[in-house]
Amino acid sequence: MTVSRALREPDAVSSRVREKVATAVRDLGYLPNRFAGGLAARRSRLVTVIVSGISASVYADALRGADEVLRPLGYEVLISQLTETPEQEERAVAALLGWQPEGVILSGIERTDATRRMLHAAGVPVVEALELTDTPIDSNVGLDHRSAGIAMGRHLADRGYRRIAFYGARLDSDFRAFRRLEGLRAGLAECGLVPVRVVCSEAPSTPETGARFLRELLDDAAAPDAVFLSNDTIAMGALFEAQRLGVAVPERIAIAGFGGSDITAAINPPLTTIRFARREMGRRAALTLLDRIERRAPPGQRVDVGFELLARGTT
Amino acid sequence: MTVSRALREPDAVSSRVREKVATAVRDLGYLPNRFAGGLAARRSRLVTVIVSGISASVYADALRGADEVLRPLGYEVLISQLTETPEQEERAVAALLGWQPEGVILSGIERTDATRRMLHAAGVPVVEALELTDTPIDSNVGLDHRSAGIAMGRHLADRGYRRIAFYGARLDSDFRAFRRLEGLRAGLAECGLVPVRVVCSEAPSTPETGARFLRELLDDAAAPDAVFLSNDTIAMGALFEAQRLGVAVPERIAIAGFGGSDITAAINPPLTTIRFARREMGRRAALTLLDRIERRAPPGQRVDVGFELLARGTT
DNA sequence: TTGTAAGCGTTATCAC
DNA sequence: GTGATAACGCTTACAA
Repeated sequence: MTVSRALREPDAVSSRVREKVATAVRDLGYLPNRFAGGLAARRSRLVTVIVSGISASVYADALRGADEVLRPLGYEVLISQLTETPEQEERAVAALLGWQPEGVILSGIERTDATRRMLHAAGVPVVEALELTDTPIDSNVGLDHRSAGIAMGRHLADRGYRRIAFYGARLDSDFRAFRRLEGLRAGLAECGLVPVRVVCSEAPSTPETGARFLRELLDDAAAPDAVFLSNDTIAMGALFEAQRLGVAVPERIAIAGFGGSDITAAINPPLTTIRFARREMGRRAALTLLDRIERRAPPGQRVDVGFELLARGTT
Repeated sequence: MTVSRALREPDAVSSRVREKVATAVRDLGYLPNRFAGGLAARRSRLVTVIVSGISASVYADALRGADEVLRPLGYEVLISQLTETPEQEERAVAALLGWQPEGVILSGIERTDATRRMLHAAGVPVVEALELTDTPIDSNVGLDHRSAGIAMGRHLADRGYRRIAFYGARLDSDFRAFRRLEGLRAGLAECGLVPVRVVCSEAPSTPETGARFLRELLDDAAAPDAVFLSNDTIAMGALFEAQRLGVAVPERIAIAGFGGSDITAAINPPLTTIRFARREMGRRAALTLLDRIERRAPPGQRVDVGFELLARGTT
């Protein structure tokens, strides 16, 4: 018991004991068993993150932000990736809940009722990140993808484009893209416009898919003069393909993406896109979760991290 | 006890009991406490991964590969990122070892003696991934970065470049880049060449850094005709800057990167780079670790995942 | 096939 | 400031 105290609250023991313990710990290479500690203390110091259907760079940045906040406070971040669908996520939640996490961060807002029930039953604070919703399980940090779509609709209309198309990849798992599409429709509607073509594909989010989209677009009977793609990867794929085909961007066809990765600013012309603070979103998600874990805040927290439309050379 | 059995080895109990348990589990929303289970069974079903100084896409892909292998076998993957230096890694290892992992995957081979000692003392199987070494702690999965550098040196020399430069970003934490530089020197030496300029910067790995490198290069008294950059991000930054400045690539200056991300194939001209199987590397690391955990293999396993030089338009 | 007993390595609690 | 004791929720080992 004295050792346990010396390790966790050194000030509560005499300096003699403190040093004796420190020496023994060093000599023995002692490392506390977190399973025993967690069991006895009834707290895990564990936060689980379940990442579904988002690109590597988004989740890596967001995770980094979350980790920065949580680790210094003694929390460990347990990650489950690879959940492309709400059903896969459900299994991941069931597995991770066994680790008695003190808090859970989930990506997106799309999940099964069973997942919701499990989370409620476990009584764990939950933060749903990446996208705002009116009906969060608990708390919510992200941006309003519909607003982002509206902003893009207005931008394209403002720049004088009239025959606007939407092309999306991986729309079987990127539910947020649908909301941006919805927003695009709303933004265009303000100017009396309607998308001339909407393509929702399940193709992978690769530059090749973007290239294919561009070729389809050029052949399209609707003859679009601008296209909003569901993310930067396919948007860049489309842009580079246009350049290969000698199609002038934005004169012949304007191209816009979503994500705001660094590389979009570096290419020629730089890509018009929508950026949001990924790392900051991770940080805010972690901070909000901590507020909930430590009962400093009631359920229902909502943090809008906003977004920024970067109007650049491709539109 | 019967419940425990019904859950872990359903075949060992009667179907009557099995169903009664299943019903109760459902009704109560029971989830086994992994802390209690781990403590009693003296096994954690946990594998920890410590990621140091690599880009988001590399580690995301590799992690995905590892997760694919481990999760179906009931292992959980606990990740610690954010260790840029061996000292940070040392702290991460100390913290994670408390979770009694059954295996540990580390990125790279650069670490402190204290880290090595802790790992040895813990008696955990260890896989060092990403880079091959002759002195692994336990087992090793990756590629030989020196060979990759040699391949690039030969390639550039073969294509007739004679005034070859190396520019590296983040070389305070990307130790593998040094080995590629070493390889480049060796590869060039075969043809009686020596790099005309070697720049090892601690600047961040961003396209802007690449752009700055290119401008420096053009002003360089050594007048390089080709440059091997330490990764694709800065290589693309350099390429795009060259295009903005109207500098012909590869005629005036050839550009090569390292990494082999998808986007390098999509740009114009496509970037010469070196690709390795990231996801496969993660899978192999996990499989090797499993072999060690389950004592199917002795320490000292070594898996070379190889690499591929993609000779493309920028050289 | 089911159940009993002991103990995993720590921490909460309370007495000294 | 220190230490004894009783959990924590499971699994191993063994008995019935």
